[in-house]
Amino acid sequence: MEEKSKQILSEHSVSITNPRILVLEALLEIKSPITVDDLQKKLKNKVAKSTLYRVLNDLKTINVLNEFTSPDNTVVVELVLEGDQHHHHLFCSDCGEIIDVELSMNFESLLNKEIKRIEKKFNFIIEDHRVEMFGQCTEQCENCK
Amino acid sequence: MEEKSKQILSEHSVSITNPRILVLEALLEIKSPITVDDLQKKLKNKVAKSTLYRVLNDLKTINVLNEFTSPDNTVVVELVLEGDQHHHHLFCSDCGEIIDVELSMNFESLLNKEIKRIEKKFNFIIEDHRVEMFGQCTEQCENCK
DNA sequence: AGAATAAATGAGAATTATTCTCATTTTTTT
DNA sequence: AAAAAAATGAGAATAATTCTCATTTATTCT
Repeated sequence: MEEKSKQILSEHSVSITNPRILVLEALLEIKSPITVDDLQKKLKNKVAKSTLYRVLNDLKTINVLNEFTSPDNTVVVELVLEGDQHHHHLFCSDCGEIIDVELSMNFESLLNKEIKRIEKKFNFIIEDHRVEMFGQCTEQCENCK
Repeated sequence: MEEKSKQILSEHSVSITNPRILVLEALLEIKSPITVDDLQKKLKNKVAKSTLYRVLNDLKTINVLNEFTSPDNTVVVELVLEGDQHHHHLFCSDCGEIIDVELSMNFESLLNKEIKRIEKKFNFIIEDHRVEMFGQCTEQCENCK
């Protein structure tokens, strides 16, 4: 895990420092979306708050961090590495859980067609897209029981 | 416009007050997504900041306000009335413009199928979804020229 | 319609999330 | 190993949003 973290940093010519390794290790371990607040808790004071934000910005800059917001506008981050499967998100409004979901190739290809149409219609270059789904998990959910 | 605003409020049993009418009128006039900050500017001190936030929360409660965030995590609001066409959003990272886009029925119906699949897979009840597209508008854009 | 009651507003204080500053520490370069 | 460059920690500064409370406005009840 530490090795993987160092590798990510050096691959992107970012200097290898302890806070960066700790943040990456935490994100690698979780491997699912997490709020900044929860990430901070997980790091248990091992990284200063200001440094955590700085490191997250560094990771955004080198394009290994996906950042978005939950339905209540809380910022959520997620490590996305080269080769990771393209996916979307499912949000539970009861427990706040955020689940990675993969949609079918069929769906993605139709979406890409729609995107090409929208690009023409609005004279846009579209680089990225997101599909978000909102609802409630039922009794089976880990957090809600 | 004032009439329409009053109608929206009374239809949802919300008392009719001047700040609420002013905010609704502004949103009706714009009829596209706007940041809270821009909305505030548009209202030019006619509504106190605290009241603006309260009114926006009221409108969320009665389900006529859609709230989401732009790629830089700025909160954006948009009036969504009964009968309005279901739509999605296209964000320009150059000028910040947010455009309403409608996707094809074909696409929406495939998405609904995917959603049903995801509901089963994760034991979820999914109530809503969003498709967001990110890119840059080209020279034709109003704001970017 | 007018008085009484309840709700909403404005102004600014409080809170929260994020960025900034700068002296010190760590990493990289030579 | 020394010098230079970059990153860190702690807390101050900033920005967005909510909260408090005295005053104003809207609604309800004769």
